Amino acid sequence: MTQDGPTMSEGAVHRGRAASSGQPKSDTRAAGSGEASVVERRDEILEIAATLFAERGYRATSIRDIAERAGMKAGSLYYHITSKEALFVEIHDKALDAAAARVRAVIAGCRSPWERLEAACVEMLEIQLNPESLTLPIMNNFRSVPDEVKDALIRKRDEFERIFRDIIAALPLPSAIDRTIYRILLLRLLNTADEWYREGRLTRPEIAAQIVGIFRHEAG
Amino acid sequence: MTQDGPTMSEGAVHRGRAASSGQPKSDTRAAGSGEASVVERRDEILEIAATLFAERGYRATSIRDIAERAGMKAGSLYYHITSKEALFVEIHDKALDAAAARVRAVIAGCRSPWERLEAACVEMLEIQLNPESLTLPIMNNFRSVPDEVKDALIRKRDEFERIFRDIIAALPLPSAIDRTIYRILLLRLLNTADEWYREGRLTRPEIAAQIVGIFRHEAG
DNA sequence: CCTACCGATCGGTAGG
DNA sequence: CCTACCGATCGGTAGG
Repeated sequence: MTQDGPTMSEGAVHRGRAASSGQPKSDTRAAGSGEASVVERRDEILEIAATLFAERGYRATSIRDIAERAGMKAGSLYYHITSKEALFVEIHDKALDAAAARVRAVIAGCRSPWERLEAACVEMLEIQLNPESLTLPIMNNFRSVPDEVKDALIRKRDEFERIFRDIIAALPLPSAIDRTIYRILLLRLLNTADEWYREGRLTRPEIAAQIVGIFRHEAG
Repeated sequence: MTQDGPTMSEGAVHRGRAASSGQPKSDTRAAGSGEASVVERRDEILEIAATLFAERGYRATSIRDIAERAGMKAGSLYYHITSKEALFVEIHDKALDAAAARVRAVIAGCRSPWERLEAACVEMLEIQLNPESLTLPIMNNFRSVPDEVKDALIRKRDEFERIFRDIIAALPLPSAIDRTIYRILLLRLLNTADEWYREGRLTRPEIAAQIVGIFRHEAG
């Protein structure tokens, strides 16, 4: 009953042009003309797919689901993508890049290590819980992802998590606390926020503050 | 590469007879005879299915996978079960009952609230990470479970989590900490331990101690 | 417990 | 971008 029915909310997110991996053919439509370019169409598809993957997971999202929301037939989708797996990897990688940029941006304005941690937590919750920003809610769910793809995803995720490794390295934690599992536990909570978060009682910043409150320990 | 290949470890777990929901027909085989009874066969199937569900999730586990490991054809499985959904619900409920019993047992021997919390954490990690005890590693993954079933699972899980509500209610926490999200965060970590735990560096009790170390805050 | 089969759905392709 | 189709796989049933 919760997260199944089609959601008609597709915000304008990670439309960061500069396509890297190259599915779409040549495209040099004059900007300003009424027609949508091929790469714009492709970006729309990426967003739609991202939404569905986030809602239902990799396996439970069919190529036909994606095609339908994009207003085309399943076969036509293959003009824009090479495979379901490649589509997922591309979405995942772009989402992590966008998330990394956002987190780096907010911690840049902080002075103390604990401030940085809290700002990073707030931003992560925002990313994970805001349906407008399909930046990722994926990040996990690797169980339903085919093994061939999994390694690439994990490598990318480890790269992202380096941001948190650095934040945590600067914290004046008691020596009894192991920073590695500290990081693993914190990231697990942030990355799966969409699974445990209940709307209503507390705001995102309040929850971030609770998390930091729990994880905050000063060295004796 | 990680959790796909068939695992040949099927321990003797939650063989708690006293079958409740009733698939298997009448069965009154003399104990001690060499023949396996119908209910024993059914328990084997439950274990096999539990292992597969835990490894791959609900959707990624096919009825044919389960049948194959049980040494029979897919159709034959339906002599023992009514549906894949019902099978999952039954496994889930039995697993939670077994887990609840184990956690209640270990905390019964503790005197202080923090001792109780740590004992409960150790036991939960043991339950989640020990492949011999397919007591559950499910508990989550509800995303891939059909909506019709989800409600029943959630109700059962909430019942289980009451144990932790009680433990946490007794902790002398600072008033700034919200016990509800404290419980949600802690349970999220324990329940998904199989997803973030890396074998090798730290033992389960050491990790439980780290978790309690992080979550331990005494009221001023 | 098996064989044989059902309708549905999957990711993907050919050929326009 | 579409039609039409592929082989594979799914949960489940009939009829023994």
